[in-house]
Amino acid sequence: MPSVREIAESVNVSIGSVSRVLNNQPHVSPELRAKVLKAVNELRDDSAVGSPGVTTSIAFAYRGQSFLSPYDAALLHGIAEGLAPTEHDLMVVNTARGRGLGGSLGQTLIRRGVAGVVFRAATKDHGLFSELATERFPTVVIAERIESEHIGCVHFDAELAIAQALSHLVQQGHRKIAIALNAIDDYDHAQRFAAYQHFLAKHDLPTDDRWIIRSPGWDSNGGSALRKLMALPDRPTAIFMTDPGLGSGLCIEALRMGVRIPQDLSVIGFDDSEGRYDTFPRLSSVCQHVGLLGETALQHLLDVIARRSAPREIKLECSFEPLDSTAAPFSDL
Amino acid sequence: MPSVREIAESVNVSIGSVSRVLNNQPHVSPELRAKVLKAVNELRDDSAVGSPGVTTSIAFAYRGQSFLSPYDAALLHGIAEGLAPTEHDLMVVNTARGRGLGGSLGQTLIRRGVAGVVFRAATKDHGLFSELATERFPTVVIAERIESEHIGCVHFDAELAIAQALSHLVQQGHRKIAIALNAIDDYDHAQRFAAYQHFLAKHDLPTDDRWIIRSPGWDSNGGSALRKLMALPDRPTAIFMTDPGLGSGLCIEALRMGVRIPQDLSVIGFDDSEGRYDTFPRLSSVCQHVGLLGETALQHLLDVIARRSAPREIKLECSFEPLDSTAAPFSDL
DNA sequence: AACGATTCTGGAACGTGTTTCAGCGACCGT
DNA sequence: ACGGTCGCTGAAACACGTTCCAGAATCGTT
Repeated sequence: MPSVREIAESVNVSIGSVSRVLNNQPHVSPELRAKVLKAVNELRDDSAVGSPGVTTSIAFAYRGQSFLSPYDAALLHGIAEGLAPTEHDLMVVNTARGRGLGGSLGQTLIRRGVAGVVFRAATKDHGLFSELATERFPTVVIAERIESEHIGCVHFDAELAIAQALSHLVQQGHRKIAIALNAIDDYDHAQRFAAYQHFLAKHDLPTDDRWIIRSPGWDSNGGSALRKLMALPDRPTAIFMTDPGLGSGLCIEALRMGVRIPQDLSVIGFDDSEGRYDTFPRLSSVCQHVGLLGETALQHLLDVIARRSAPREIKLECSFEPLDSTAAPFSDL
Repeated sequence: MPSVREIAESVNVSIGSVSRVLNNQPHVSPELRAKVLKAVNELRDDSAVGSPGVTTSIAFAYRGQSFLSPYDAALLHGIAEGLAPTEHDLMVVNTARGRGLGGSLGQTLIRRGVAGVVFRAATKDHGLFSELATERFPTVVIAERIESEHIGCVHFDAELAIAQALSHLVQQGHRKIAIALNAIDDYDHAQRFAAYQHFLAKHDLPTDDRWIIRSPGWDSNGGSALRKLMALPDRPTAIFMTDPGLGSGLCIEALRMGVRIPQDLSVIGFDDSEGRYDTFPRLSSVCQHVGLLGETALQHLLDVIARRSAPREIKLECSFEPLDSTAAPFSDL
């Protein structure tokens, strides 16, 4: 972090003015403020941030509620694991909270000795992202695609694995395949739905709007999806659950209703962690290694901080693991 | 945090010496070091730590791997929730990592602007606890009983809820009740086993060493417990699973083996979160609200920091929630 | 046009923690 | 007993960021 005097000298202002800018105090003209902030970013480029022996922090930023889902837990775990061999601390920041005294997120973080931030994208935080981008604050966003060349992002590419999973169904004889979607409208879920639609179109499989089941809000109970599905007159023989919670909820409801999986219905689940082994039957699942996602994001952030790499987009592949919840459709026997 | 000059004046040493002590530099005699550290703690008592408007951090300390279990996720969530309305940041510290330059944990934390620490007790960290106690560093330990009067602790008292759960079984006609234990030997698990033994002794119920099933290591699979149980010649009619993972594992294995719950076996589970609703059947469970545990610990820590309260022991009650996994034993019909 | 109020800015002073350096004293071998 | 070495300590110097204050510039009003 450059000193106030360095900054003051480089733009020919007084140290007092620099201090005022950095503390978001009033009585500073916008021009001077911009000039100083620009110099801060340029000088940070020249100073040796992330040099060994210096303990700075890495921030994990999220918005609103988090940590409760296995997804977030695994994410944080991956980040903490990656951080263990380094000299960095981990600071957890909730962006929904007010950041005292105003000021941009980047400036606030710099003030607290944070060298970079891993951002868990939830709802639309793009205002914050562009702010961080203009400030050149080292940022890596998780589970979202970011266009900016100054912000890194790491996300899963599930298209291939989903195609494998659906091919698996088709090879067993399925043609009518439903999909259950969580109501969250983030990048990941949109991608999963697009991959499903793309596969169906490519293989000339029948589609039906009633086969697209959106679960309300945060209700992770896939039971309602199953009930809706079984009530259909010409019902599909397989369903793809695009969220871990939906899959386990469906399995429970199937046991209650007496629907046998996979004899009466083939199911493909989605798994963040090891949940696919804790259902009955074990769900054939599209799996993503969330811990690896966290570690990869952190590693990229450390590279960006140390200037070993420019911020870029990193895709992680998902995998399809067939287990016990898929079989040939009953009607074909 | 008192200034170097304040400390220097209070013990009649030079500011340079104080600075050296606080930075764990060499060339300081043990006597002087002790004298200065003592003064630091005394003066911290007089200064207004935790005053409004000042953003300091609260640390969450853990050892080794964490965050993966729902328990730890809920804990962290509770702490983050409690922290949201305050001006504090959350710093996550892994105590298994070396703390650069040596120095005690308390000193290291003070250096980073941490006002207090919530400690997730895992294996025996009592050396660290006593260190923090002698330094009078605001500390609250979770899920462990600490004798020190300078360290707060918050833990569950499951005895009453376990007695209710076992009474529930006895009222339904059960007398032969087994127990499955996780191999972890921490305070909580020891308490659960003690409560089980105490209840059996008090109600003149039969005991058998073969009914005490300890699962190996970190294997959360309760399936092996079920297999061991069903292989017994004169097997119990009910089992108490003292860990969430064991309970869900048992349900899965029961479905595989064709053991009907509760017709063939009554099961009482243990739940940290909402997992009891995600099994088939839903497990009648002894429940502890881990999020509340985290929030309570944080609140107590904030009180200790602000000197509204002395560090003390806080017990949280568990509750028993009967669901679908308990019924009268088959043999009695 | 003159005046006052307001906003902005630079310089100096201040408080902070760190570092340097010289002096003191103890210890040790000769 | 002496001289040397080494560890320890305090005073001063230093680097840093913040705050105060006075002067300059701007604007609106009279």
